[in-house]
Order: sequence, then C-alpha cells, then structure tokens
Amino acid sequence: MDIDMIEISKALSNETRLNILLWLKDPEGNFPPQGGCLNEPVDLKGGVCVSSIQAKANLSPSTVSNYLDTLQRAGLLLSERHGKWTYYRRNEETIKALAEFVKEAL
Amino acid sequence: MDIDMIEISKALSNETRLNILLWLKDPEGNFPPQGGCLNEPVDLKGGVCVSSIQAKANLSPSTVSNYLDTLQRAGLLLSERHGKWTYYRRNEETIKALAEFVKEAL
DNA sequence: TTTACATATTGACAATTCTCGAAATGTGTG
DNA sequence: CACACATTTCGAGAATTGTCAATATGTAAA
Repeated sequence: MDIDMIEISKALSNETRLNILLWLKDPEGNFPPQGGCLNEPVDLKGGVCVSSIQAKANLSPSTVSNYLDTLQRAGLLLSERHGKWTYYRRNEETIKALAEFVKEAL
Repeated sequence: MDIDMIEISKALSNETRLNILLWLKDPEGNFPPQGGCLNEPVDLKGGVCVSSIQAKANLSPSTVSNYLDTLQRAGLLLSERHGKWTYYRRNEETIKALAEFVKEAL
C-alpha cells in the first residue's frame, strides 16, 4: 500500500471534502437510511449516495460529484454503483496507511 | 494543542513544501553545517537557514521564503533569527498532534 | 556610515482550483 | 420506447496558488 501524499493533501485541503470524509465515519448518524428504495437488498457497506451527501454539503450536485471524484482519486473513498445510485464509502486502507505515514515518515 | 487541518493540508499539498519538512527531519544529512560563521556559539536547535534550503529546493529565494512562511503559518515549522540568518526547524509538537488527529479523528 | 549580504515583501502574470449551470450519460419505470 | 431521476462531464468565470524579478528591510563588516 503506497499513498500519494500530495494528492491526499490536496483532497483534504478543502473544508467540504474533509467534512465528507468525517461524515462518512458515521453514515447512520449523518445521513438518512440508504437503499430503502431498492427492491433487492444489497450490501451497501456503509456507502452513502451522492444526493444524500449533496444535501448535507449544500453545494451543487456537480460540485459534490467532483469532490467525491477527487477524494476517490486520492484513494480516500471507494464507490460502488447500485441501480441509479453511486454509493461512496471510506477507503479505510488508505486512511490507515496515511496515519502510518504521518506518524512514522512525516 | 489544536491544529488547523485545512491550513496544514494546503501547506503539505506542494511537493517542495512537503520535501522541506522531510529534509528538516535530518538537517545534518540534508544540509551543510549551519552557523559556522557566527562568532558566538548559539543553539540552532537543528534549524537551517533559508539559503541552504533554497539551494536544495532549487527555487528562487522569494518562493522559498514564501513556502517557509506558509509552513510556519500552518504551525509545521518554527523560525528563529540569529544575526542575518533565519533558521527554520520542524515544530514537532504540531506534527505529533497532526499524526494523532489523522490516526484518531480522521 | 557605507557596503554587502540574508531574508522578506510586493507586484505581476501563469497555472490551478472552486463552483456553478447546462448538457450528457446511465438506469429503472410506465 | 419515452420519461424521470441519479450522477457525471463539460464549459466558463471567479478565486486562489505558484513563481519570479524587483524592491525593501534588517544586520554585520569594513
């Protein structure tokens, strides 16, 4: 596991993006229940759809979509599509590797 | 000790600034001996003067001075003036607090 | 005090990021 | 198929950042 510290720092240097990452630590506490409208029960793995995040962030859909992409390209989020929705969740592996890097190498 | 995660992330989102922070982990290994020209022996505490950092970064003095200021305002560096020189060194307290934040709160 | 040097500040322009609305794409439903 | 809806992509203008040369400031030496 190796991380791109520059891309991660860029991703975290915006308050909304930082908040999204923090909100996703507690999806149940921060967002309405996800996937209730799906017929088939699928494992969303704590993922939250773009529109829920957009409502909380209070920015335009395109901006939020862009932010989520930035976080994903930095390796901090993972996404999975189910039907019409894309569910984003934290990539704990990268976040752990980041913590390790900051503690040991920075 | 509380840190400004946004300002810290901005400071670290530039390769040269990140490198400066890393270089300063090992001043003796990365820079020429400091303070040799001073008459009075002063404790530089591992600090390195701007021109040494500038030479290694290979950017203009004003850019490097600006970068060092950015790192200092984020709390990642400390500076101390001795004669004509300003010596910059890591602020380990903030860096430790950052590591703690990333590990526990991010 | 004149000079030389280390650093900081200013002003400018290029490059990047922020953010939106509009348009495009993907997907389920009538 | 036609429509509605979730999301992404595109295009654009505003705001911020990167970077330099020129200038200013502070300090030591001659």
